[in-house]
Amino acid sequence: MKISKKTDYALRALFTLVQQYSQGRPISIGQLARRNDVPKRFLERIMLEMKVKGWVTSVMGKQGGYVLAKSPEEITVGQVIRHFDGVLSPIGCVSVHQYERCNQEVACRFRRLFLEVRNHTTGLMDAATLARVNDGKPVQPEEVYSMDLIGGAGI
Amino acid sequence: MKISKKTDYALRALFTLVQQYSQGRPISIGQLARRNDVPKRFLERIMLEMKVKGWVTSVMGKQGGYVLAKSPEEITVGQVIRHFDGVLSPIGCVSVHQYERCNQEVACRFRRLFLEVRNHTTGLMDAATLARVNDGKPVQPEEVYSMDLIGGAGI
DNA sequence: CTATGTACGATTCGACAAGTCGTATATTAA
DNA sequence: TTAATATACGACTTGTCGAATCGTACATAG
Repeated sequence: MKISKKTDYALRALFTLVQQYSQGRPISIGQLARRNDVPKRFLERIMLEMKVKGWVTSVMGKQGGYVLAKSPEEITVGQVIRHFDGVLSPIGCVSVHQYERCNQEVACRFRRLFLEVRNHTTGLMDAATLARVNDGKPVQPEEVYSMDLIGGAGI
Repeated sequence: MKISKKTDYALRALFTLVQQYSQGRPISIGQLARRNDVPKRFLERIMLEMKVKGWVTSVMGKQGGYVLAKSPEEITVGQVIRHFDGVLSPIGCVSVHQYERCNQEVACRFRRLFLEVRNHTTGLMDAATLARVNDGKPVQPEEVYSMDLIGGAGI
């Protein structure tokens, strides 16, 4: 159920670019890697993918680096996850873009549950533009533990 | 973001056992495998794990098989996923049981988003007892496509 | 012309999902 | 008591994928 490191790293880099967006000056991979604690050569691959996607552009040569290619309102976290991790759905039989047929569907009971999870998750992820997320407050440590431990469920 | 086949298969088997629960007669792995379209030898492994967990019990010998060891109200889908897939959280830094520190936390913006997803997902999963899920209606094909295609987002 | 960048294919490395095999052990019906 | 039908369980296979590294080519500002 976890997102990949690649997605994680991509998002870190993107948010750094968002914060740099107003200045218009490119920021090098070396900087991006150091600031976000990401292996440089690995980030290189990731930035390349994002360039192909049209989310960032690069400036070559000395003083070069990367710049956001779209405004932060036009890129959503959902798009990023779908590109790097493939699917948002918890199970293939409730996926729209990567639907996998399952011959148990007619009688399947737990499918509805996963469908609800999928709907809520995609709703949040697709509404989460870089701009909107960047304007939010960071999470406080207590918040991570707040809800679940009461029910005893956790994770 | 997807659950594993193991979890999928485990749930299929569990719901079959739920439906058999009133009769009290064990059902063999062969039957379970055939009814749910799961490789028999693989299901064997899975049932064994669930036995250790205390969710099912086995009766050896001829006429033997598996029976639900608890009432369907006492087992949740959340428990099953956590056991086979490890975590429900989309990212380590918002997990209670498998928290992973990340030195970006103070400034991290997208953490809140994943926290919200986690809270909603665990809420649904932990409220989903086998009994409750089994009483629900199967999903209609249209429902899978209902929400997302309107927004153009999908998956 | 060199220091500092990105571009990009090839490759490694380990972990894990998914599944198979062989054989031991238990129980019951004939 | 034995054949048939079960589970028990460790060992093994196989393929895929995440995560990352390497080498080298190319671009450009100063």
